[in-house]
Amino acid sequence: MTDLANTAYLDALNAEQRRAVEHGVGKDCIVGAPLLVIAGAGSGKTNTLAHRVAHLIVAGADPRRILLMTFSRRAAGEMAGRVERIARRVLGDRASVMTDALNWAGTFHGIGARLLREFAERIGLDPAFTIHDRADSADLINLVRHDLGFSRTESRFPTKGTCLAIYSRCVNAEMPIEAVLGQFFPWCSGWARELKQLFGAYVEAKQRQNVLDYDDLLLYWAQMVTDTALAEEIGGRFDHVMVDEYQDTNRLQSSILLALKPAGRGLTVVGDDAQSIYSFRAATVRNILDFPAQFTPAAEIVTLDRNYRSTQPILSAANGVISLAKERFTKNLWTDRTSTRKPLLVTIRDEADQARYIVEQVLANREEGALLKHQAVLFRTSSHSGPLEVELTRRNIPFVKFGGLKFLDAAHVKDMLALLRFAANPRDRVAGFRVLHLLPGVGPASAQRVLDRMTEAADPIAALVALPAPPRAGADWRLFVEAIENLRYSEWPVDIERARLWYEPHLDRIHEDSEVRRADLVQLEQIAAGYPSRERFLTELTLDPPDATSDQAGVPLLDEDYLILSTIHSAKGQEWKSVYVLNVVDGCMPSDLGAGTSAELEEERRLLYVAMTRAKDDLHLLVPQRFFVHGQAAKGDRHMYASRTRFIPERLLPMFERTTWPRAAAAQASAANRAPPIDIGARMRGMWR
DNA sequence: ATATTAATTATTGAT
DNA sequence: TAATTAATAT
Repeated sequence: MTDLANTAYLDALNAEQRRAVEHGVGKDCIVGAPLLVIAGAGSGKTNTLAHRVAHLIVAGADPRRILLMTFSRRAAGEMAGRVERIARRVLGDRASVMTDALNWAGTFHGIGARLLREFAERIGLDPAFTIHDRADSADLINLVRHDLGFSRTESRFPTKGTCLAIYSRCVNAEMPIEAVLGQFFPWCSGWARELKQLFGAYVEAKQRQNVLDYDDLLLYWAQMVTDTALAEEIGGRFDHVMVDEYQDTNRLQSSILLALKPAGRGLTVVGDDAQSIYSFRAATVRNILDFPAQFTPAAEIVTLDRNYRSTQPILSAANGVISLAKERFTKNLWTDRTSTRKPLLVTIRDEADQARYIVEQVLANREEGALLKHQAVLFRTSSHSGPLEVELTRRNIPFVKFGGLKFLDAAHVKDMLALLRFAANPRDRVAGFRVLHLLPGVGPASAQRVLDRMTEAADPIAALVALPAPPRAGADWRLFVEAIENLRYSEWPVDIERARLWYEPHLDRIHEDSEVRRADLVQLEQIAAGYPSRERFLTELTLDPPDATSDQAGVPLLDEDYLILSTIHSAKGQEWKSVYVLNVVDGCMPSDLGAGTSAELEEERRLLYVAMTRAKDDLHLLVPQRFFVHGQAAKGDRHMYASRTRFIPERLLPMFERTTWPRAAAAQASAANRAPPIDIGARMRGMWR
């Protein structure tokens, strides 16, 4: 049912966008040669990709046979929504049926989890596997490290977090351990042999316990498709495979892609080499640069360099910053959105004034009709927004923060999830350990014994029921066993309520502030109600934790207005009318920690570029002259005198308008206002001491 | 098994 | 410095 007669919906696209959308779509055939779309910031990338998907569907592609991989689940959801809106214009009511069938949209990890569950039995995996998040994986590595006796070595063995980071880098970058150590962890080079042994034992432990970590979701998938038959079967399911944000994928991911579509037919990748900011996750910009030459004939390249987002002065400044990068980039963005307002480079005394400046500007903007939601404050690291959060709370300005500490990291939330996970997969030792520890009178020794018995048994839960209570666990033991038994058979989402009822007494006992924490559990229950099954809930929550926190206890209502606070990393793909970037000083941007190697430095530069290109109309770069740094190696916390970031050297200054705040006169006045009144009483008391 | 103390490090970004 | 981890005492 090819229906290419009416393609009016493509008229709004520019020539290059249209080329990307129509590539390979013809009368007789809609599966084309491989395509690389280099899409600059604000060039309508998401829109173009959505149009391509919609166009394929209109042209007769089966949406169930389209695999769409995005960077986050949120991005996948947005994409699906857009595809439907576009398709609706052509297909009318049929559109929702078609786009509902677009159900292979998600992150690499999410799709991997789904495929692995489906193919589990054929690759010797138990389909009931549970997924460990970063912290769980680190805990398991720690257990293994202990078993191997590495916790008591002469000089200290790398910590669990470092071990996991090394392991993860080896897997994702497909690099041997020696190379990883030499390049990224030189201070651990002496431990190569032990680390190898540790990783071997870690892998065995995961397999025994039937758990997968994040990396396994990709690794097992990659291994699965090294089998030609399986690769053909899985690759053959999809006529079209599309990957968004390709500059932030790693070697392992590109291996998977290549195995699925060795000839590249039906393959589309989209990205921007200038926005590659995830190398700490082993992403490599080489993936996108090397993509075309992997195929014969080479992949077609479409470059989108027209920016629809920012005004010309903002774009010029951003182009200026990125033009100083070591590597030559493939394009320069242009726009016809003129404006006389250059981006502001604001010199400010300290972080407290920085917060006040933002409040003043944000409120002034709002007076002029710009919603808080259309303004965003961006920063390099999550902790930089601390003083601002205080000021916003004091002034009663609602905000939502993206990035940084997660809801799921809270101990009590993890406890609940551990219980559910343990019920789902009784061989999961990390979950079991955590849950058993909650019982009074049960420490590491008893927990270990219980888990050992369960591991030996064919039916771990039956073994648990039959087990005698540990010596000092009183009545709590029976309640615990009953809870686990009940969870085994109960229907979702009753599970989570039962789990909470069991957990609450322990919560009260363990935590002073159990009232506050209880509210989180209620929220968890609400989130859970949105998932169709316990397995889906656990899997998807681990893969895609809620990524915002706010000053309010719960998630803010969507119709309310609130200011956006976000790390630059979490701001990827977004745009706002006004953007404020905090701490544009050396030491923050680039971060002291990221200024080591030249490659790291280049990534920091791209980070600033990403931040600047989020702005549509107004851009403020804030340069506090003095800022607070946390415990430097030498002598603890201290104020540092900072200077403007090295990414905006003298020669770029003409592209900015420079101001100071507060203005001199105002500064004196406000200083006088802020000074505490003279405390005569204290003087009088002091006279007698 | 748990509470307390001493010692040692890492410190960013997030599926 | 704050936070984690190991060692020791109760």
